[in-house]
Amino acid sequence: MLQVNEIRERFDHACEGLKKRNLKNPESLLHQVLELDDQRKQIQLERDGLQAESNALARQIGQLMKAGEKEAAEKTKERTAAIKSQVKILEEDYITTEKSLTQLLYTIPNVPHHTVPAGKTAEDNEEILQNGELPDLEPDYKLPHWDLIKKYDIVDFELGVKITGAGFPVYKGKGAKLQRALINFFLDEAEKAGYDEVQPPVLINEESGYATGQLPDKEGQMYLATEDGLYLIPTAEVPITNMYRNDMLSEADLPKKNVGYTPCFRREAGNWGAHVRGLNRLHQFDKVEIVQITHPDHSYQTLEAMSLHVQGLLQKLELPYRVLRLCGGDMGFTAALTYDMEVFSAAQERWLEVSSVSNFETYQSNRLKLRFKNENKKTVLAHTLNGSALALPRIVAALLENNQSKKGIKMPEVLIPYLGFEWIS
RNA sequence: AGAGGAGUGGCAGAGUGGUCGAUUGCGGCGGUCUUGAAAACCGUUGUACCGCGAGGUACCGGGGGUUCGAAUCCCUCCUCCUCUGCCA
Repeated sequence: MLQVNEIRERFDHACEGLKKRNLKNPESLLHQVLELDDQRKQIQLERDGLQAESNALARQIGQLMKAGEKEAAEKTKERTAAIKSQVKILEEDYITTEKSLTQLLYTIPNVPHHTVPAGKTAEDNEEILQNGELPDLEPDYKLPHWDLIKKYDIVDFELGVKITGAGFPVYKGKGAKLQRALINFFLDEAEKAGYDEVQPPVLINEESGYATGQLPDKEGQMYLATEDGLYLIPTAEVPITNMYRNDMLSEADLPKKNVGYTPCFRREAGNWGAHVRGLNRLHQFDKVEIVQITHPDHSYQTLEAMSLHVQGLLQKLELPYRVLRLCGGDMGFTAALTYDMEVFSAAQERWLEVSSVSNFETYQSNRLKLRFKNENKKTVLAHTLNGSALALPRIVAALLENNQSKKGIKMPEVLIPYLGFEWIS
């Protein structure tokens, strides 16, 4: 969530930014925030003053008791009773005011970076580069991946339906090996780039969900194990970033770089329709995620580096891709700047999003209470960033479609050591 | 899952109703000494919020309660350890 002090100090900047997200009247929203915060301070001032008085009286009573002056002590007790009931009222006020403030802040998305274009939908995203030639498939070998997986029997949706339901495919044979190869390839590449590998839990508690911003925004999109109140992760971003919740790092610890492979679970309620056939959208899928915790001065440099890392993966996989800078309307609630990487899927003739790399600045760290001591020993919120590197299913879709021919499907060179085969045929 | 024990500052570990935000040791930081280091000695060393400041308030696993006053008593939840049971 946004920092109240930031809103106070850079009110116009915040308003302008939020307008790029198509918020109707950010001024009144942010004014409400400041008013609530002023109220909060006012109440604290009163409450603390009374509490101080009460504490002083309590000490007096103690001394009177010791001195054996019971009557004077009893008299003083009467005075504290009145103060106590007042403090209680003020305390309740304080809590409700603070709660409303937090609730309000939860409804306000992150302020976009100045380079974020205004816009409403994906149409308004800005393409910043495109790389690689779009394959020109022969008409006889231009099958969409959902036909290819049947042809070569490498992914079985019906079997998944039997076991679980729609959107939970079973990968078989070379299909399963391809999954494993991609995961290992992505992890190895991240490790070469200096990321420390972790394997986090795939269930998270409510607190973690709030800290990275999935709650209270996306509860409907996460699977919930009601018996224990735990959510299945929609992305490894949640558990990995939450490793640093409530941490006080030192400047020398930064940057923190982690990579983790996890399955991801998304209910995708209301998201089904055209264009979601086959591997394009699933309830369970595999993803390797990179996360960085950085000094605020370096986070945008880091974002570029992460973007280049992801692009490097796509280049090595020989997939044509483009990079988009998301517009205010299309960007996630918590991000300040997001790059989407899309690969071209040659049979579908569509661009498929395979990665999203974002800088959250202090939006997450404010909730996480993820701070560090800077060189002047001042406590500062760190910046958090994350990106997919990469999500598997659409990569698989593009690899299958783009590399098909009479002989079968040719695997990219970099994967062959991981796969132990060159062709799916 | 059952029985028992325990959760205190970066770590270790005192404190069982009244100047306790908390003794002490280690670690960290600053200094004295030294060519430099070690040792020794001296000082310092939690977080958040409020206040121009002096300073105040809160926090001893989380939440609630008793009391004029709670780290200390009560309730509840969580976590860890030991034993028993079960199990990939």
